[in-house]
Amino acid sequence: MTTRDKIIFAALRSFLTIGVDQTSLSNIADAVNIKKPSIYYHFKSKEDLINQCTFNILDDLEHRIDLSFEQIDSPREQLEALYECMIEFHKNLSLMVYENHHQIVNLTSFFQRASLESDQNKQRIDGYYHALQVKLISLLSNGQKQGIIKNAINKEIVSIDLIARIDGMITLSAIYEGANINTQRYGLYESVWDSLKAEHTPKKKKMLDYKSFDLGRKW
Amino acid sequence: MTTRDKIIFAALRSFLTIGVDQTSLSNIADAVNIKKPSIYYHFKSKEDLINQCTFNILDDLEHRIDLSFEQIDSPREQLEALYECMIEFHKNLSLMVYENHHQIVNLTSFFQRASLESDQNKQRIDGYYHALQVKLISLLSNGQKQGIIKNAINKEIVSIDLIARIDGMITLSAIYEGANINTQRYGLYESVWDSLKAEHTPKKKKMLDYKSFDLGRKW
DNA sequence: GTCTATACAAGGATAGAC
DNA sequence: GTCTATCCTTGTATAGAC
Repeated sequence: MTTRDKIIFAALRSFLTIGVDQTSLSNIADAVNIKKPSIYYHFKSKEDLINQCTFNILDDLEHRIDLSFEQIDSPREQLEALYECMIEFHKNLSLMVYENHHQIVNLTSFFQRASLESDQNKQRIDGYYHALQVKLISLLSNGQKQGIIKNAINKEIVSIDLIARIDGMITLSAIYEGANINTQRYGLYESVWDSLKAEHTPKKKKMLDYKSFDLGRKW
Repeated sequence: MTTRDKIIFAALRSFLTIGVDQTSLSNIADAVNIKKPSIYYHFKSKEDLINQCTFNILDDLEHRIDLSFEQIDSPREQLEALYECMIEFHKNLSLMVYENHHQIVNLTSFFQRASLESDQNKQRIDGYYHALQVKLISLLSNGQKQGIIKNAINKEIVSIDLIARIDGMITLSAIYEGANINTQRYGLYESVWDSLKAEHTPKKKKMLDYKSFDLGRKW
């Protein structure tokens, strides 16, 4: 792991837990065991560091989403795989940045802060959501062709709604005790599919092979 | 308007636009046309000010939500009224804090930041969401009794989902160009109701009397 | 209740030695 | 590539006059 990578790792860790503005370059330097000015050898400024973190994380997330789409044909399972992928990504981030596992990171609020930092970030983040929406619209179309998703939907709005539901639930999990994406996601999937499926669709035969989870913790 | 109120107003305006951490007491003082130390006559510290803002805004929002519930019997219209109320609240905030109307404030990210500030805030925010969930569960139960909401739902998860959908869509509107709660909300209502309604429910007869909106702007 | 003056800490950033 | 030393700005907060 290069020093540069260590800095990005430490920065992200702090950005996602205590927030961008409460993260000082001194703290990052301490975490990496270097001195503050050394950061400036690798990054032009704090803004530069924030930008790199944003791009790093979005490139990774998009890549994983693409992979999860490729392996599956069925629209229903594709949608679940997408949600699983996003949740797993958040979960991995949470495990990475927190010592205990009872807290979930909130990428969305980081994205919002990053959007304010530079137009470059703003566009990158907008592009991420746009790509996601395009994927979902195509997924909905496929489902309609196969007759398993009802025709009477506004795909543009439903696709936004699908993003809002998963993003919203992850965010809620971070601030509301009653929400817990880790235990409630299967209920969410049922509920989501229920709102999309064509009437008289046969019930789903088998569950996806979800990884098992540690119990006794919130996240 | 007392000086105290002016300070809260100015603080909120800045908290919701550029963020809590990028708001300095000097800026707030300038906006209110007083000097920085005068703020300390009214508030013990910046943390105190953040707490007061949180409570102010949540008391107001909860009050409006209660009012919107009281006037209506039908679960479907009650749900729409709730969403309308939350959207209108955000819209009013947006008009208040921004000079132009193309941007939407994001309360959720403010809540997250406020949660980190003090346990007092954390509990207040959690309580807000809990009250909302309780209202929604009761709404769902009523709808089931009346035979217009299907029985095969997990009310606990669906109620969380309903909160996530509106909160998520408002948040998305703030960072993704393709999302616009102002123009897409009626589509959202349709989509939401569609996912709840018992099969063979007669179509809704009349629209609620929604206020008209200025066109040609995002928010 | 509001001010001036000021203390004190911490932030981002640069110069220049090694 | 990393360091020490340092600059400059800004932040929160307090003392004490009016």
